[in-house]
Amino acid sequence: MHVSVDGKLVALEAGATYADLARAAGVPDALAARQGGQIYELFRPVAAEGEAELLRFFDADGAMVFHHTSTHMMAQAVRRLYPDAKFAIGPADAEGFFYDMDLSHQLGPDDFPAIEEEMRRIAAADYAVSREVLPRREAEALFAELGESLKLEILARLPEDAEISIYRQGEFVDLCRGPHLSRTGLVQAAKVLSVAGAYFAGDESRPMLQRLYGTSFPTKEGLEEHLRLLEEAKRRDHRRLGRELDLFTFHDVAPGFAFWQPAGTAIYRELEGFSREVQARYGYREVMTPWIFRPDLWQTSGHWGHYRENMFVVESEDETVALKPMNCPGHCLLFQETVRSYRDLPLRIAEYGPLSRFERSGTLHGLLRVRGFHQDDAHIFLREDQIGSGIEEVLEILRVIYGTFGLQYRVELSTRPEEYLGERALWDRAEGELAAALDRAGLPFRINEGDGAFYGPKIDVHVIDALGRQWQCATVQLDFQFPLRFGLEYRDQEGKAQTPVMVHRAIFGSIERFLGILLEHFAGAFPSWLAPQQARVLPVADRHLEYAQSVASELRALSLRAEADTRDEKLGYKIRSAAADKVPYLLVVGDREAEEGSVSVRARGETKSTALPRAAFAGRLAEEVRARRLELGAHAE
RNA sequence: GCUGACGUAGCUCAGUCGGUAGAGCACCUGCAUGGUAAGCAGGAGGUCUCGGGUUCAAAUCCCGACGUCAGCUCCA
Repeated sequence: MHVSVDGKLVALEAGATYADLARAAGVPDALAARQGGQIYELFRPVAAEGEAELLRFFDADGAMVFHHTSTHMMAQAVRRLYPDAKFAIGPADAEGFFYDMDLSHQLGPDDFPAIEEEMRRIAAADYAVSREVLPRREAEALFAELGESLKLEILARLPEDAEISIYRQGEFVDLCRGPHLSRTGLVQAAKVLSVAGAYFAGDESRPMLQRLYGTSFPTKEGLEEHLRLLEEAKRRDHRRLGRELDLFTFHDVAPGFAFWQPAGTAIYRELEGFSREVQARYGYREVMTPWIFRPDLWQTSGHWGHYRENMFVVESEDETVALKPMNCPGHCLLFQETVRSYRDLPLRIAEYGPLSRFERSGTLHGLLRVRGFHQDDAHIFLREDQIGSGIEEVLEILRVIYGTFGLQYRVELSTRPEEYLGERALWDRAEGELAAALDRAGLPFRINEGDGAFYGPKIDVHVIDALGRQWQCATVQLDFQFPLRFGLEYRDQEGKAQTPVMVHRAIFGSIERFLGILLEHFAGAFPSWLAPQQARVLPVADRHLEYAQSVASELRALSLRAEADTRDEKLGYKIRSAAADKVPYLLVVGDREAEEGSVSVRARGETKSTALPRAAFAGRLAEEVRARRLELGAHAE
């Protein structure tokens, strides 16, 4: 038989395995093979003639197979050390793996070295991995005998006609769909990373299992490189950078609410100002509405029935009131305050006010998940014939704003959830309108079934940061429900009452969260327009203090954020300190500069400096900030 | 909320067997007046998260609360 690999035709004898294929094709580091969309172990016979693909560790699917066997090895190690361990599921992806297990011993970091050591033994033994397909009865008998009660449950949940396969390596046997490596000896470097709780099948009502996380590589060097990347992510953690750069802090007495230091507030206000500027260009008008309302409003909006567990409810003068988690109901009231004409539409109303949402204590996470935050929120009231253009306009704003940060993004369309308001037909139409607008904007999207808001479907946007991680930020929601519930209307050409359609949208999403994401994306080294301090003047000796102050105040007169470092320290110390603060431009001033009225500019990340007349530098920096340039260039010749 | 770990100076952390607390950085003072990533010396700074308990004695052991972290569940 003939199989082609990478366009190369390979002749094989009947009954040959994928290992034979790998040998014949000259791919010694193949881990598994893919053919007809399915992944096979190397020890399995070639399924068909035609094209096949040999998977190696640097293919995402190859790494997944590698990690899958690794997680079995981890389970095998745990079983040897703790014979009472029962296993649930042990999935893998390209990054690593975990295994959910139940055992009487509470695992902790102190136990990891022993588990890793045992995994090394399993690798050294180089067990062959084998696969068997069993009738359901026999599989049940096998796992019953092994006391694997969780495996029995999983078995019982498998569909009637499922093929039931088990894998063995040495004394270890596992119910598993595969695919796997052919030998345990390939896993030369493995690390147990952490342990955390996880519910069996995600069911909160069940006792919690222990989930053991790990990762593995074919070589020690690969593992070390990966551990370095984890360190890098830790170094960029916005909570750490927020503290180091004095941007914001949290306090025990206000969990989920940030204290914004002056430096953090400066960035926050820049983001807000940027949003205002762009939105004003598109005809948005900003409003301010109350942040505490009586329940009547929440009843009308439906929040009382669908969102109450996420709201802060307060007693006040014998009545119950609630803090707003969203602006939409307030904006509906505001719309209603005036008689509206079709000429007023689309009416774009923006608000940056405070929102409060009750989040369960275990879910809080720095700025990325808080209880008190602000959105760059807006509601657009439209005629039905304006839906398409309205959504497209929002997608354009999205492009403008994300483009300014150099952020890539990915789009999802979230459809009707199980708990929803209104009629199905309206939902279907709304979903269709959103999909059509995305198509027209040329944005490919994924459907996220059942993840819409209770009042309408939404477009969710995930930004991709410098480390390739994805974060949900923008949301665009089309809503036919609120206008009906609030009885909103406008007069058409004939003077007849019509119901408008509403679009809920936020581009940053939560400004707090967006700032946290930017902080990690830029690793704290913000472009100059966002930097809390845009330039710092460093006097060489104290006879230059006065000149340094005058340079700084000239910059401040141009609305630039600049300070002089007047501390009684040497220049090297101040340079180092400014580098730690990630200030974009350092302006060194000594005898020479004071005499010529110049500054010696050193840009962040560079060691060379450039002498410039102070007015020239000020003008260039002001222009760079005005244009919101991503790269530092105000010092260039 | 659930499971587990953790909570010591502003920050990062040490503190052995239970015997009343320590380092580096930061801060303040003095000397040094300096030219591109840490000058030298000194000083101040603590209700060891909080509340109970055990003990002659608790940062240390036990219980509870709160917070943080890793996840789960939920979400901007």
